[in-house]
Amino acid sequence: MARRLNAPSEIVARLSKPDSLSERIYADLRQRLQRCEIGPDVRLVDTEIASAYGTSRMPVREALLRLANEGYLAGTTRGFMVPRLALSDIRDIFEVRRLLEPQAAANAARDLDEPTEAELTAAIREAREASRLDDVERLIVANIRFRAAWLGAVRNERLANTIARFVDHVQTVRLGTLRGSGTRKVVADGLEGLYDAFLRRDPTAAAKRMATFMAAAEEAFFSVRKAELDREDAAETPDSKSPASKSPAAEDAR
Amino acid sequence: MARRLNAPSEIVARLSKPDSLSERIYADLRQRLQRCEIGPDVRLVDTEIASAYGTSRMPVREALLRLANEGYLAGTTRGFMVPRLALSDIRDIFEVRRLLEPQAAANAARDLDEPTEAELTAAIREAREASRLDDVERLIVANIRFRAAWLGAVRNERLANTIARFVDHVQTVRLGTLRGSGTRKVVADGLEGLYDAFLRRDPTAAAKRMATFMAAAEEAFFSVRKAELDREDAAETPDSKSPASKSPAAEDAR
DNA sequence: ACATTGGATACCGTATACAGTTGTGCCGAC
DNA sequence: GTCGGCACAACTGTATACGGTATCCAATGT
Repeated sequence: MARRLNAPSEIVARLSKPDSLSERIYADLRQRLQRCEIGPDVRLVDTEIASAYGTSRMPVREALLRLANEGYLAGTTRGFMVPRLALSDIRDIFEVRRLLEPQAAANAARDLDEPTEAELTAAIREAREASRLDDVERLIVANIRFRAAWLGAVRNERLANTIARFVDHVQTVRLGTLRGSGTRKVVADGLEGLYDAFLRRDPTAAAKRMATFMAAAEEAFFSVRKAELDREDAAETPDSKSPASKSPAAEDAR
Repeated sequence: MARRLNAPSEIVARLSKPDSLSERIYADLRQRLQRCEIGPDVRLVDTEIASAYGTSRMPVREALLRLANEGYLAGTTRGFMVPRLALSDIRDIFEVRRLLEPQAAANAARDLDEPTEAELTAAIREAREASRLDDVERLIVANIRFRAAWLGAVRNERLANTIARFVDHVQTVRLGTLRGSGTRKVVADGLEGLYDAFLRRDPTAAAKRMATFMAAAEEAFFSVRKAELDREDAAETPDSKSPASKSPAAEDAR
């Protein structure tokens, strides 16, 4: 049932940094996970990935274990997979994010420096353009870029990292949301509000904007994800022997 | 300068679970770190630990990497050490804890079940006894037990785990605090207040108690830690060649 | 006395090898 | 035709081995 990781053409080319092998493989895999290039129902097996990278199992194994430890992957007895989050998981993640992100945004607004502001401006411009053209992919990229920018301004690295990780974990459903419904407007408006607060260096406003933004996002995520699950259940129950080609629809949601 | 991990008598005896070797070593090392049995200025080298456990380097290496990844250890070019936290680090950790723990306490108060309540009662009894006898060690143990109990009642595992990790990271200075000044009273009172709120299943009260408790704890931690750093600086500057036996005093603080 | 350089060493990262375990597909029995 | 083994293949976890590199020490020169 579970597909295999289709052999990446020239991954090796992407390995560039002078860090250790494990590090580079970890970074590469994480990036692909962040961008949802891997998706559920894909079994990650160290031996395969190792041969794909042209290395031995060990660095890959370390990278996979680390990713699993950080919640990006779920380890099974037979390889790793990206975890299929239950509704309760998403609720849990959002609970933490709700607690952390408003304060983080406030801090960012307080400590914002020039280059970060420039980056935010660039990101918001992208978002506007994408919104105008109704280009979802670009909106997603802009959204990620915007977040990366203000998170980078958060001095408390532990706070920033914790947030980043939790955001990554809901990335899949996040993408689905943006693609799916008319929540794009919500996102676009939310970004504008945040951008405004950041520009004014107004921590209180930033926190408030973030809080409302997150509430809206959570709303949207839940409705979309719920619909997905319902669809899956509906597809599962009547004919469980339905061929793999027709499976969960998460297939093309990649 | 940096000491070595003194060969543990029969660590192997403590390895009991039927999990994988890496797992058990990880758990054992983490426990020792939580209890500050390892302390800074101790270099952890995989080969040594491996021979101590009677295994090869690999499981130890994995355990150490994992601990480092989770912030329990800092990797250097020459083995791992428990990180000496700067004041800014402590501030950062407390900022996150301030954001998370009140809500977590509220959740715990909401979802508290019978066995957990019993455990809380047992812990608070221990704390009272320790407080009466002025037995710092027991107070510390009771404190840890109390926290473990209510954290166990938090249904949101991600939230609970995140908190647990950050708490562990300040464990060292935490112990120093309790040992040092008259902050024991603060802790004892804080525990009582929390216990009361938990018993009444009052989320709001629990959150409030936790917030004030944390504020007090942070206060205390900072004064103590600051004093420590001052002392270190004072000891460092005049005679940097001071013998190892007289060093930072973190020595016997174990 | 102190700085510099060379070598020895300790340790890390990666590779290869081996053993144990678990899923899986095949075959035979009912 | 279905169910129960049975053997094989796949994958994980651990061990051993090897090469590279950073650190330490000592010897030499200034």
